[in-house]
Amino acid sequence: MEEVPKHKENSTEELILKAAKLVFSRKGMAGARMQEIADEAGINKALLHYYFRSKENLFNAVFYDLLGNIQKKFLGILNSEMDLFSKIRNFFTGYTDFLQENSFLPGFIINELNQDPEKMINHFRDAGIKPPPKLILQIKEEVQKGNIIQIDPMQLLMNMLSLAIFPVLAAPLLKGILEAKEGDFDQLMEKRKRELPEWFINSIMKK
Amino acid sequence: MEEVPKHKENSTEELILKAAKLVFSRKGMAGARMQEIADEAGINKALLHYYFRSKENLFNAVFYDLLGNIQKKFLGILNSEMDLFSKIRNFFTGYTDFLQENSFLPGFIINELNQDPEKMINHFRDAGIKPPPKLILQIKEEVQKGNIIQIDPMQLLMNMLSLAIFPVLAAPLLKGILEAKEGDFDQLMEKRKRELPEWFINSIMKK
DNA sequence: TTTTAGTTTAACCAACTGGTCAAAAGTAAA
DNA sequence: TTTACTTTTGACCAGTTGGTTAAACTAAAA
Repeated sequence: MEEVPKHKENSTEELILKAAKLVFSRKGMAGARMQEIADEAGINKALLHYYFRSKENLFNAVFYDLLGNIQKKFLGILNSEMDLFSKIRNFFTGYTDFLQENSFLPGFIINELNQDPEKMINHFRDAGIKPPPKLILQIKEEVQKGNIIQIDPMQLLMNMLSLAIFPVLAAPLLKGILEAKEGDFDQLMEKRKRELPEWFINSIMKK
Repeated sequence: MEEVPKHKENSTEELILKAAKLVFSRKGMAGARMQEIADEAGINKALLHYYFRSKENLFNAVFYDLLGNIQKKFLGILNSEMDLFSKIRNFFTGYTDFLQENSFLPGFIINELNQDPEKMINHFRDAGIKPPPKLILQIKEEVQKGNIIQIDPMQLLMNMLSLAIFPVLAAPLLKGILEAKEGDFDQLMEKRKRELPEWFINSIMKK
């Protein structure tokens, strides 16, 4: 019997996970070094193996933590009871915020996806991440009602994901390439967050 | 004085580059093993170092080769003399084809981008890759003429890139997640190639 | 045939990597 | 203080990695 539900504020385990998240996302599974993670956490390397038996274990712990975040934030909105347009607005703003706070996440996933696609797919399956049925249904309904243009729900979903995720994914590069010509990239992204949802909703409305 | 302009059809050097391209794109710089590249090329590991002095050299050779392809294909279309709408259509179909043939490329770039953003940005700068001025100008003109909606050229460009690149980038994952529900993913992508340009053009036309 | 230059190989090496272990240091109840 | 335990550490190890080297092979030139 334990007294408190385990308050893991700044426990060593949390320190390690935080450091690992940082290093894994910068260097990927293959490029990350256990020593670097230990340094980042300010502890001994052997302690990593005391808490998480192997590098792969540590990696999985980090990864599942991140998948949980996606699950909560991403599918939370898309499966909610909101009407379609509010949902789309909420998705773009909420998801953009979430991605900017975890800007390493998409690159991290793409990185590992290249190394072992099957493994990554299974991880997503295990986490129960799938096309949100509620959203798919809503799109079909709105198409049938004639409120939005004739469009395959899956294509619409892919468009939403593309428009929201890619800019964050390629941000460092876009920043380097565009910033010379255009002013501040962050400002560009702020403007995007405001204008993108309205443009997108407009693009699927019937004329 | 050499007789022929160096016909490097199946020379050892070409064999190595081809093998390296394959392995680097699967595993990334850090994950790739010189031995694996040698095996893939069917040669001895020492021979790699005979042709390309180091792993980094080999990596750069592969990378510049790929950047050249992007430069030719991507900026070739966007900087051409075509009118805006033809250009957009050409971009989506041509770029999608190109990406599907080189489906490892985006992931490869994102991967290395995470490891060392500055390095990647400089590579792109050196290769002269930048927002295509011709396209930017055309968009501004069409906005002014009132032919398309009020939109920042840079946002429009980002939308185009997002919609074209992301699905290829995430293809293995989308395939695994969507395929269970929807039929063939490749069929979905074929449909996308046909419908995306028209939907996109429609989305920027004035109502 | 001999020479010469470029190509290919097996064997080797120093540095690094994930992982282990026994012992030390901390902790809290008895 | 003693005991029993968890946490933390430095030293170490076996396997792997990028890279080297000297010798063998190849074929055209002399």
